[in-house]
Amino acid sequence: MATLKDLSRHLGISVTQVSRALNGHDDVSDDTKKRVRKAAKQLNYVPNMSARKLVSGRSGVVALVQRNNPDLIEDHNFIETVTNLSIEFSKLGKQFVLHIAPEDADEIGVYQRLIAGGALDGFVVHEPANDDPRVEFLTSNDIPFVVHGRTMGELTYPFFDIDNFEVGYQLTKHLLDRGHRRIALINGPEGFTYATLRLQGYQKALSDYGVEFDPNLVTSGRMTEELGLVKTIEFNSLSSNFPTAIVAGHVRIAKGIYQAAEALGLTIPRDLSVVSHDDVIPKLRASAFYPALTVTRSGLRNSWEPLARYLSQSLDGQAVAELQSVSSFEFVARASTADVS
Amino acid sequence: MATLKDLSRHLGISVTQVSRALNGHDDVSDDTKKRVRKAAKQLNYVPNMSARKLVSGRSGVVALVQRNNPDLIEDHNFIETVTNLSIEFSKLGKQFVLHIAPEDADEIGVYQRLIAGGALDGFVVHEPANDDPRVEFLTSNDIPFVVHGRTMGELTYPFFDIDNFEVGYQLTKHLLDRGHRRIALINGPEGFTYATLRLQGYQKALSDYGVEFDPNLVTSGRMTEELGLVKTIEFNSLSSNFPTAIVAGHVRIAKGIYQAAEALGLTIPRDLSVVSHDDVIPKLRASAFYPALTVTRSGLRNSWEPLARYLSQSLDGQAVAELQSVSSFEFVARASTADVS
DNA sequence: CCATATTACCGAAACGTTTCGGGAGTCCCG
DNA sequence: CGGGACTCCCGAAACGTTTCGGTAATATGG
Repeated sequence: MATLKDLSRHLGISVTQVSRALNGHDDVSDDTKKRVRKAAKQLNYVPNMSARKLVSGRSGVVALVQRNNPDLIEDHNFIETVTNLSIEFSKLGKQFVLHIAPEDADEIGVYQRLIAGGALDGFVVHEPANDDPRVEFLTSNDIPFVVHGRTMGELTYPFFDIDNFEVGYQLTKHLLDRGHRRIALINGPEGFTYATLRLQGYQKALSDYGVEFDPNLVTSGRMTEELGLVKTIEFNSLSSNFPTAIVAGHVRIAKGIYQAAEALGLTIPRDLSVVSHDDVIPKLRASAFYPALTVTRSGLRNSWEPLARYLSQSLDGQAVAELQSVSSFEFVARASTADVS
Repeated sequence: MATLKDLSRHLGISVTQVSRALNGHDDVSDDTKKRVRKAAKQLNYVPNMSARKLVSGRSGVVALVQRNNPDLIEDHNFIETVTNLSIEFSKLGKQFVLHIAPEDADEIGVYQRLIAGGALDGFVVHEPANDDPRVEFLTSNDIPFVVHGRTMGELTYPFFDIDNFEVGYQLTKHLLDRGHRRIALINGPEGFTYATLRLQGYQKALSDYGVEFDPNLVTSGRMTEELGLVKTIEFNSLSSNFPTAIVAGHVRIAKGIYQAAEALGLTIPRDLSVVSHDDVIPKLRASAFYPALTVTRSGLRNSWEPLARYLSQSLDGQAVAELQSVSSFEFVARASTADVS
């Protein structure tokens, strides 16, 4: 394994200049730079990360810490996040380590131990809660991190999120515009920011149209087909109150709603209108529903690149203000909604 | 962040002794060891990995490299491997990095670059092909690695596998013992060692019973429900030849076979016997099939711990011979097989 | 009491990189 | 021709750890 010293000897140039040449400093002549680069390639030189990080205090490694749970392996969101972040960080020349903490672990302690050894530069936090202890801890200890989503508190850290309040608002408004007044919401798990914001958007739309909020029409849970199926059937069992429309937090939930409608002998959209948010998952296309599903669309796949970049830039000292975005979405009206009869 | 020097100053002891005390060398008095450990805890000392690795040449990081492909995110096997290896390596105090290489990448080049920087100590290779170029490359470059499964060639490296030849043999023999003679095999993808070995076991059993091998009864592909469904229906379309029994390479394939039987109006086991290998996947229990599925059972979940340990021990210089195992399995006869009528 | 082990310790070097402070040579301008 | 600016280069120190070689003090045995 070639080192700087080898290059130095080979070229008859000081180690200093070799280092500076490779790092593109401007007190090295272009000619020398070229020679050094050529020799580096020729001798198959690759910088030693440990040495570099020892002096710089950086390791070039970032991590995502996830507490283990029995459903983790089935959790599509998690898998998607991990594989794509791995890809993006590879592109940025960073190592991405996935650290699965035991189910009963003190999660904060895990962060602490990982950062202390200097083995890690920063973290990706995903699925933040409204008031997330990890964000709290990382912030107050000045540990670099980026959040996929955001918390409800002050936003003093880099993050990438979509406008979930507006998602909730637009989906509900669309139904209100078509005359619906008994509109249910099957939301993501309580306590997570995205779900909270969508609920708030939903409520705001109702209140803007003078419709009273009915807590019986709102429910939440892990965003699976089963949830949509079960909750729709439960709505039906309080029969006097069955909604004329349902807002789903995820296409998978909508899928379950369709199944329930089938089982209950209801026709979409004649008997029940359905709208949903759509993360654009390859194997679950809203346009392929029958009838095609009306959605707010915002590809999850567009978030990985900025997410990785934000963390990287944050490590390079870029100001937080430039590393925050609330991305917008498209509204796509399809065949799953009708005017209320 | 406390360093050895800080501890040294604080205790009035040389840096050398502090280092040796913490690493449990035996030329440090027990008393000193105790004092040092206490102080270390008190000052919240965590060794700096980069410094340690700079001198030792080791980074404490291992990786799994996977070429990206469109189905990757849906690939249960892969997900299961990644999450569990992450857990096991965490337990061993190693960082596990998942490196997803672009679909068109030169995979060998990726290994080369990762190892060269000294950022990585070793690799986990999974789903090896019969004659795997990665294994070839890593072996000939003396790069430490462990294989989940094995190759068909000489086994000069650490690996953990199950006896797939015997799996194929036992499943087929069970059917032969019950009088079946037209036995089909729906196998994993060609070219992968586990599939090759199972095929060989299947063929050996046939030949031991004097049954001629019929290539039309053997097929293979990605181990999904669809594969089982499609292939069973295809067998049916060459109707004169429809098998009386099928050996499936995976419970998921068996699931598809059950669906096909349903669609074709066949009753298991009266019209068709089915056996399968079972990796013991939580969400897909062979015992919960109707009728319950006869299997060779060998929990995939038992392989992660040895796999991680083997790599770790290999890095510590342990002899390869002690780091290889071909684990056995259980044969569980259930209700999906009957004597041929 | 001398020689030899044994125990407990220490200074210095080494790992490969970046960076700080400085210095020699050349060019331009007054 | 003197002096400032610019260009290109270099030696040495530093990052935090492990390890090599050595040393002093104490114990052991004849």
